[in-house]
Parts: sequence; structure tokens; C-alpha cells
Amino acid sequence: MPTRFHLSAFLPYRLAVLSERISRRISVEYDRSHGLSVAEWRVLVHLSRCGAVSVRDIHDCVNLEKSRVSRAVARLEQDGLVSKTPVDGDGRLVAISLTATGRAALDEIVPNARTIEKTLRDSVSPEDLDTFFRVMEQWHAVLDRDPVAKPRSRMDLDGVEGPATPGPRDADGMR
Amino acid sequence: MPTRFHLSAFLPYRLAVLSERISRRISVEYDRSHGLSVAEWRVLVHLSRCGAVSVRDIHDCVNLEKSRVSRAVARLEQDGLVSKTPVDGDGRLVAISLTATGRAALDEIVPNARTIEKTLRDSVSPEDLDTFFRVMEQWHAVLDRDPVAKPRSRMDLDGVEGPATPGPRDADGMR
DNA sequence: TCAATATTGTTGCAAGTGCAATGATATCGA
DNA sequence: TCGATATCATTGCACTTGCAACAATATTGA
Repeated sequence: MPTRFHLSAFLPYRLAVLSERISRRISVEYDRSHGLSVAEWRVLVHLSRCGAVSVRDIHDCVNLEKSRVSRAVARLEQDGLVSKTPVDGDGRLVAISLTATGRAALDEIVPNARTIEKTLRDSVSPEDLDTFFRVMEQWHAVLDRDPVAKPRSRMDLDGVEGPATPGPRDADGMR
Repeated sequence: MPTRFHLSAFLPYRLAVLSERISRRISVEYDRSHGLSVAEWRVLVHLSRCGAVSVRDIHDCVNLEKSRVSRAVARLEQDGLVSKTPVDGDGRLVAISLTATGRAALDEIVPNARTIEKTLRDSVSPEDLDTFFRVMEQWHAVLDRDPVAKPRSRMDLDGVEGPATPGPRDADGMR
């Protein structure tokens, strides 16, 4: 039997293609207007919810390698969108927070992002959307059982559609 | 109104996280055993179906930038998994095809990839899976209507679950 | 026919990325 | 108390990536 394998019917490939297409469409909104990368966008969005947090916290919450977070934060600080202040009580930590400029940038971008997402959500029935998310969660669960797969990040486990409180750590997101 | 935006509830982000997690799990199979990248994996798989094809054809079919294809093919040739031969009749084209070694590599990897995909597919009901794919297609359709979004690639349009014939171009995939 | 245009594949370059190593600081345990 | 270990953020390095420019070849249209 020859190895016949149709890439376009391969689930992981299909998911990657759609995901990348949507991500790219969204990135137009924050790249074109503010020159942001995916990493920078995720950092900004996380900060808008969680206030002053550490690199480690961002790394935990937004599925980015910690070096990627570190560099994204450095670029954002360079551009004046975030500020870093040392944390007293723990000399290793850095508290990263939005500046007024950063918040203004988000206020410009977020409505557009929301609009695109709404268009996608509205294009299918609520039941189908529920099913879609249920399947996604099911596949995450499959991967959770797979010792070879990368573990799921904290916020993706307990944060989805959940309360606005940061999670198991301290309320301010540090420590 | 403050810009409150929950990344973990943001559709594009959720999709990206799941997609990347699954892709990484699959990549373990071809990276660990043969040191392949995503691009190289996609090229190999495409070749296994479509025989001798051009860089342009691969670019069209597997959602990879043409320079990425060109470099992936160069690496694969270096490793002896594919061969490049000039096309007589058109001096610009190169016919890329699997070598015996390349086919052997695929024969090792593909069953594992299939197994993982099957585990995912089997973890949800056929109806839910249908719905999932229907929603994916619907979102592609939304993006198809969006002038800012990147157009869908040819094979993703007409090739899904379709016949084994290469598509609108010549049967050998060249020209 | 042949100049203008298009297509194909590759490459230069700047920027981004993952991984491991590093230095600095905190915490733990005898 | 204090050495061993853990945690945090950054950095070095090799590698990948996207984009634009490029050379080579084909195609087109007057």
C-alpha cells in the first residue's frame, strides 16, 4: 500500500490553515495601525485585563515562550506602550503595566478585533458554535492525557469565559 | 468603558492555541525521527500525492510562502529525501519528487500521524465532527468575502475530501 | 520579429524565534 | 545560619521567516 495522504483532509493541517488565516486577518488591525506583532498584541491584551504582572505570569497566560515575552515587552517599552517597574519585596520580578499610550492603542485596536470576531461568531448558529467549542475542549482533553503533548497553559484551563479574577495566584497577578 | 478583553475567550486566540498544540504534537513524530520542520513535512506529504511538481505548485497547495517552499525543498534535497530535475520545455520550472528514501521516511511517519488524527476524530461524535468542519468552512467563507483577508489557496478550496486528481492544472501537476 | 511584460525559483537582509545558558535573587532544609 | 536548590528575567546563538529584489526564462502583442 502506497502512502497516500491528503494534506487538505488532515485535521491538524486544516486547523492550522484556518487559524493562521484568521490570525493574519486580525493582525492586519494591530500591525497596520501600530506595527505590533502577535506577541506584542497578546501581551497588551493580557495587561489590559490583569494590570501589573510579571513576565512569568504573561508567559503562563498567553501561550508565549518566556523569552518571546521578554523581548515583546522590551519592544513595547521601547515604543512607550508599557512600563516596567521593579517589584519591592522580590528583586527578580518586574511589574509590567500599560501606559496611557498603550491603553490608547488598545482602545483603537480592540473594537476592530471584536468586530471581526463577532462577524465570525454571527456567521454560525449558537448551537453550532457551542458544538465547535465543545469539540475544541475535547481535543484539548485528549492532549492533556497525552504525555508527549505540551501541557495546557494555566489560563486556558480555568480562564475561559470565566470570572475576571486573575487566577490561583495573588489578586494582583504578582508573586 | 475600559477596554476589557479576555484573550482566553477570543476566538482567534483559542483557535491558534489549539492548532499550535496539535501541530506541535504531530511534529514530534516527524521532528524526533527525521528532524523535519513543518514546511518539510508538508512538502513531503504533498509530493506523496502529487508526484513531480513545481515549487509554485507546492506553494499553491500547502499554504507555504514560496521562499519557504524553496528552502524546505533545498534542505530535503540535501538530506536526500527529494530530488529536483529540470523540466524540459520550460527552463524556469523544476520538477520535485520523492526519492526512495523520502518515501521510506513518509512510510514511517504517516502511520503515527494518522493514529494521532484518528484519536482526535474518535474522541467526538461524527455529528459533532461534521458540525466542526461545517463551522470551519463557514469561517473560511466569511474570510473569502473579506477583501483584507488573504485569499484561500487552491487546494483548500477544491481538494478537501475530494478525488485524488490533482486539480485544475495538468494531471502531472506541472505546467 | 522582438520589445514589453509575466512567471518561476532563488537569495539578501532584517527581524523574529526556540532553546540553553547566565546572572541575580529567593527559598528551602539541615 | 548558610549552602544547596529553585525561580525570574535576560541574553547569545543558530536558525527560520517574510518580504522584496533578482536573474533566468516564457509569453504576449504590436
